Amino acid sequence: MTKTRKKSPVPPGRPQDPDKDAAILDAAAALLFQGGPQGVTMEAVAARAGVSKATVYSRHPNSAELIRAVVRRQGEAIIGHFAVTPGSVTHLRESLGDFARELLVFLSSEEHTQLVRAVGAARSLASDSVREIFDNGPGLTLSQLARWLASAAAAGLLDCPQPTRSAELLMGMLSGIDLARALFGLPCARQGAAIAEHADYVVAAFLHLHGVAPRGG
Amino acid sequence: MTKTRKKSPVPPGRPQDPDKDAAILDAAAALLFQGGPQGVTMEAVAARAGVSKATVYSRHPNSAELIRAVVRRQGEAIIGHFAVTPGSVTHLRESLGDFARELLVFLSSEEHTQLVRAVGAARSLASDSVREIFDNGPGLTLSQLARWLASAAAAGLLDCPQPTRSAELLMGMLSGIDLARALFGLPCARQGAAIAEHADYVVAAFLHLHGVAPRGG
DNA sequence: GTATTATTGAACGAATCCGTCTGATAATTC
DNA sequence: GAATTATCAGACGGATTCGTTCAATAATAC
Repeated sequence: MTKTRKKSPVPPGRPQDPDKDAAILDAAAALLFQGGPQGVTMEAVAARAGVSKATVYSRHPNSAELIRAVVRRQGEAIIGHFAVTPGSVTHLRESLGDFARELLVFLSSEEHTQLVRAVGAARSLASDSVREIFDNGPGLTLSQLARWLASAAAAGLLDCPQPTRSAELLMGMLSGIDLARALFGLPCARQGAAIAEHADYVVAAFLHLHGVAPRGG
Repeated sequence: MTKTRKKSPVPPGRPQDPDKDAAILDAAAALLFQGGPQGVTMEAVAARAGVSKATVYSRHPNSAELIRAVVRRQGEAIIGHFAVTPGSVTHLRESLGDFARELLVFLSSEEHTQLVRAVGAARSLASDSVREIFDNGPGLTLSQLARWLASAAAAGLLDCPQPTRSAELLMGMLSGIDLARALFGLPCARQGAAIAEHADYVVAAFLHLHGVAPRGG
């Protein structure tokens, strides 16, 4: 009498083990980063995940789909991190500083390193997923930052006639050489305290470029 | 009587056809960009190059070495293009403008796109070559630009207490979002006339940041 | 308990690619 | 001409991977 709806929320039989889902994706990701797409064979994935090959096939119809799933999962992590906009428009320097630090921390994180590897290794196999990751990652960050700058300019806090270009300059100055380093599989040049220092330096330069007096002015 | 030296400069027998060398590398590159490392099988390369499989093996001992050769060749193109330093230190704006335009043109070139693809696809197979490309490419550009800025600052033409950081800012502002786009396999946002316009804009901003009065001042 | 589904471990045929080899022809030096 | 080397087209054994299948076992709902 309690549950007479069409779709029973709990199907009968043994449920799928969600731990194995994650284990399979972890194993496939590790193999992908280490040996490229050809390293991620179904047998190797199964062995590394401590799982039967049939179980892998029960989740992913073939290795190409498995790799796409890895790229997709790696991309979801970016959406929460990279697509970050500054806070209140009234505290200009503080908001931009927070944004800059957050961006640089993510840029130097292991998550980002793995994302770059995954994208590079699987671009030809998952071009649609890769495009989606860009749109929800760097692309979204850029447009949101540009909109934020436009509203700040409208409030008279900033001289910013070309918000999108300014957003590009800010993001470009922040990443500096580190994006190129990531592209080539090298770790970020800046670590730890140098990140915050660089963020402050860039924000100061950015504000100076846009007609805002130095701190305390 | 003419040639009695140790090494005869012309060995007997049929000489290797240099056209086939290029054809093999072209075919391997195309397959690598299109289908990733697993797409570049010796048979597919031979077929695409219009060459016998034995000929491929006569040049490259196995597919991994062939892929490394592709990466290496693609990287050599960068050395002449990317590692470009500004000219005379006395014509500050003009030299930086030339540098900026040249960098942006290369960034949006097909050569650069293919290099990024090759590096991403084969990073795990040719990590040493990739490192070498970075050192002779973006890394060298950065250090040369920093040294140039230092000498310009020593000549009193520029206020630049941290040449390396300034070089990073300039290169970062120039690439803007386009390096991220290249990383994700997307074409550059700027094309044609917009390239020169962006170069001028960035150079003006850079000079403003470093205490140089606007054009004509 | 029974029914149902997940998972295992292992095996299977099919396909693919590797790297080598052969026998023939082409291009070059002498 | 003879000798030498490059190239071709194709075949070969061996290895690997794919994706499927099977019977047996485990976990859950009823």
